[in-house]
Amino acid sequence: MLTLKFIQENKETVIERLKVKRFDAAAVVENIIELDNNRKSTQSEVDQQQSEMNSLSKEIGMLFKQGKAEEANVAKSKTAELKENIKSLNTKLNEINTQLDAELVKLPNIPHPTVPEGNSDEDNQVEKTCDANIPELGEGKLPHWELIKKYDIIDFELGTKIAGAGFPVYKGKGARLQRALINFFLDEGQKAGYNEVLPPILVNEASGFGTGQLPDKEGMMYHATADNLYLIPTAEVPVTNIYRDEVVKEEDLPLKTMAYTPCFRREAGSWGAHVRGLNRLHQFDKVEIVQISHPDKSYEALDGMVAHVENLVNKLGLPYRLLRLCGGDISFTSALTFDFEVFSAAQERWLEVSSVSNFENYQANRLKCRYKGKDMKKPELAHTLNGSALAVPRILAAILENNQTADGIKIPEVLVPYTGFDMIN
RNA sequence: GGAGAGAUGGCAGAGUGGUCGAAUGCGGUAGUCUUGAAAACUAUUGUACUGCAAGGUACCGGGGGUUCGAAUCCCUCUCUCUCCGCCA
Repeated sequence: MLTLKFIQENKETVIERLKVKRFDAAAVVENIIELDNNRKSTQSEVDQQQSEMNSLSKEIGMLFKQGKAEEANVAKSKTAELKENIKSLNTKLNEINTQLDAELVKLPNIPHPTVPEGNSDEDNQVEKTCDANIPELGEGKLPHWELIKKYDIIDFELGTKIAGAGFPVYKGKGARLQRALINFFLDEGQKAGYNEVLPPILVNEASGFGTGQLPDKEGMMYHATADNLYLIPTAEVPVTNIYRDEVVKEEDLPLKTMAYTPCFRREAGSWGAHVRGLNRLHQFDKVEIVQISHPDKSYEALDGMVAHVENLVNKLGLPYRLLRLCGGDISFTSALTFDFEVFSAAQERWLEVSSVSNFENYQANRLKCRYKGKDMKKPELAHTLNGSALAVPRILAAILENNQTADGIKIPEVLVPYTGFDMIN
C-alpha cells in the first residue's frame, strides 16, 4: 500500500496518477487524510491523559511508600475520571485505525510515468517483436491439445478423474520435458545470480496480505479452511514474504531469489475454447524470480529481469513480443509491468508466459520490508520486484506447436541435455 | 492426537505489582592507547507514533482482564521445546 506520508504530501498527484489506472481515488484519499488527521489528534489526547495518569500513579506509589495512606487514597479518587476518558479515547482510536487500514488497502499502486493510457489488454504497448522464427507449418499443423494426444504425453481426462478439469497429468516424455524446462530455467537463473529456494506452497494469511492477494483477491486462491492456509497462486507469495518484517543491510542489496513451485489458481471464470489445453490451468509449474532492491536501483533491476527473461525465450528459439502494460491492464499492486508473450504457431495466438513487475515500495510497505545503510538513521522501505522466468505450460504449448514436424516434435537444442532425447515421436 | 515446560532488547540471560524501556554479558558503533592490528579502557548502542524542539506515549509472543499502577497476577490465542502416540 501507499505510505500515509506520501498520500499526505502528494494528495493531488495520487488522484491524478491513479486515473491512468482507471481508478477514481478522490474520495478515498480525502477519507484517508481526514482519518489520519483525526488519528493524530486523538492519539495526542490519549498521550496527554495517559501522561497525567502515569504521574498520578507514581505519586500514589510514593505516598504509600511514605506511609501516607490517606493522601494516597485522595489521589486515587482522582484517577477514576481519567481512566474512563482514556478508555473511551482508546476505543475511538482503535475504530479510526481500523477504518484507516481499510481505506489504505483500497488504493492501488501509482503507475510509473511511462505506463501508457488504456483500458484493456488491447491497449498494451508493444515494445518489441521478435517474430523472425515463426515457423511455416503448412496444412497438417495441429494445436498442442491434438499433439499431446497424438504422442500421448499429457492426459487431461486422467487429471480430471483424479482432481478435476485443469489438473493435467504429464506422462513419459511430456513429464520429462516439463522437468527439463524447470531445470533449465533454474540453471539459467543461477547463472544470472539468483539464489534458489524451495518454499512452502501453502501460506498463511499474513503472507497473502503481504504481497497483496488478500484481502481482495481471495477468490483466486484455493483455501485450506481447516488450517486457514492458502495454496499459492505464484511463488511470489512465499518468496517475497521471506523478507516480511525484515531490515536488510543496504550493502546486501539487491537480494536476488528464485524458486520453482507449482502454482494454483481457481480462475473461477470462463472455461471455454480460449482456455483449451495448456492455455489455462488450475495447477501449473513456474520458476519465479524476485528481487529486493534499493529504491534508487529498482528500475535498473527491472531492466535486468526483463533481459533475463528475454534471454530464456531466445535460447528456446521461440518467437516473442514484449509488452508494456497499459494503465487498464496493469495489476493493482504494480507500478510498471512488462509482459512477455510467445507465439503459438498452430493456435496462431500470442500466449502470455511472463509478467515482470516493479512494485516499488507498495508491497514493501505491507510487508514492512526495509533496508538500512551505515549512514542512515532509520531503515527505509525497500523496493520489491518479481517476474516469471518462466511459466512452463504455455512455453510447452508453444514448443509443441512451433516445433512439430512430420517426424515428430523437435526438442530445442538447449533442452536436449536436460531431456536426454531430441524428438518426441 | 495426549502430557509437561517455556516465550524478555541483534544474541545470551536477570527481573521483588510501584523512578523498569528493563540489570549483566556478548555483539555493534565511536574514541583513547598502538607504526598497524589485537587486547585493554571509555562512551554509545531497540522500534513505532507524535512534536519545530524539549519532550510525551506505546511496545517484555498476540488479544483481553484485575489494579491508582502489570514484564511481574488472571483469562485466552499463537508459537517453540521435551516426552509419548502416529507417520513419509
